[in-house]
Amino acid sequence: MDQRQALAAFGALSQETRLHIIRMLVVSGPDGMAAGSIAEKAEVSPSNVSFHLKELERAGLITQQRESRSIIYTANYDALGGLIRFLTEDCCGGNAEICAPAAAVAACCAPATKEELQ
Amino acid sequence: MDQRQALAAFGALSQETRLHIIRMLVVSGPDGMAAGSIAEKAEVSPSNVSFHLKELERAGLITQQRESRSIIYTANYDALGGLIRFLTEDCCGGNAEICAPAAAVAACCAPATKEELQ
DNA sequence: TCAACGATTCAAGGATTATTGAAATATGGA
DNA sequence: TCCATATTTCAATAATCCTTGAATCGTTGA
Repeated sequence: MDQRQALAAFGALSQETRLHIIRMLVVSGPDGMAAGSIAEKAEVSPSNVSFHLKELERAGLITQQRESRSIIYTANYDALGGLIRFLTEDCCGGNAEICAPAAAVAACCAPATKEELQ
Repeated sequence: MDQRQALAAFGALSQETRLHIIRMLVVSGPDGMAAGSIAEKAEVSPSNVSFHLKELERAGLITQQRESRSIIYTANYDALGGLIRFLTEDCCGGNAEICAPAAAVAACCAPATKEELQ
């Protein structure tokens, strides 16, 4: 994740509807969600959800895949992890104080990393 | 850091000049930088830097403090850590795959956390 | 083939954000 | 007090983003 991608990702996440969509897609996991379901749950019009989905895809945060009549959207875990990484490395450039609490949060939901550290 | 603050922070970081400013302020640490120095280093006009500084302050990512004629801006480490935390917790809501790599990055610049985990 | 479904695209409008330069404010020193 | 410095504020313009509804596209089943 370079700066260009990070800027796009920050922009994508700075809009309420899109942040909502990302949260839903992260929760729904690899199965993803159809555009229509997203629109329904987020309570926005089909064309509006389509606009925001395109924006999120342009930022690399989600991917799409047609499944019969539906188009299924899925969160791009690598991109989201990459964004956290960008923010963390950028902010931690010599300043452990910023990311120490963040590391604690990240560590508690990533047991594999705990083992690596011991 | 609630969603409202996170949205503002993402918006603030989605602009090239502002991301540049944040990076400079994080590096410069608690001493911060005067508005003029920021403008000079970022190669933007005084009034433009003022606009962006106000935006960053509105998002809670920086604080200001007058020092004689200058106004010194400082990165708000808590807010930056809070944003990483928001992103991490939000994305990790049941999905360790996303934040495992992020945790590794965060851990390597926060030795204190390593000890806590052992 | 035709109708229905799920979704996108397009154009228009409104709203927000960014840039610029000129004017204003605050501070410190002669 | 007056001037210079450091910075902000303001108004105007340009650029970008968001929303809406109508039209379009691809897929499936009758």
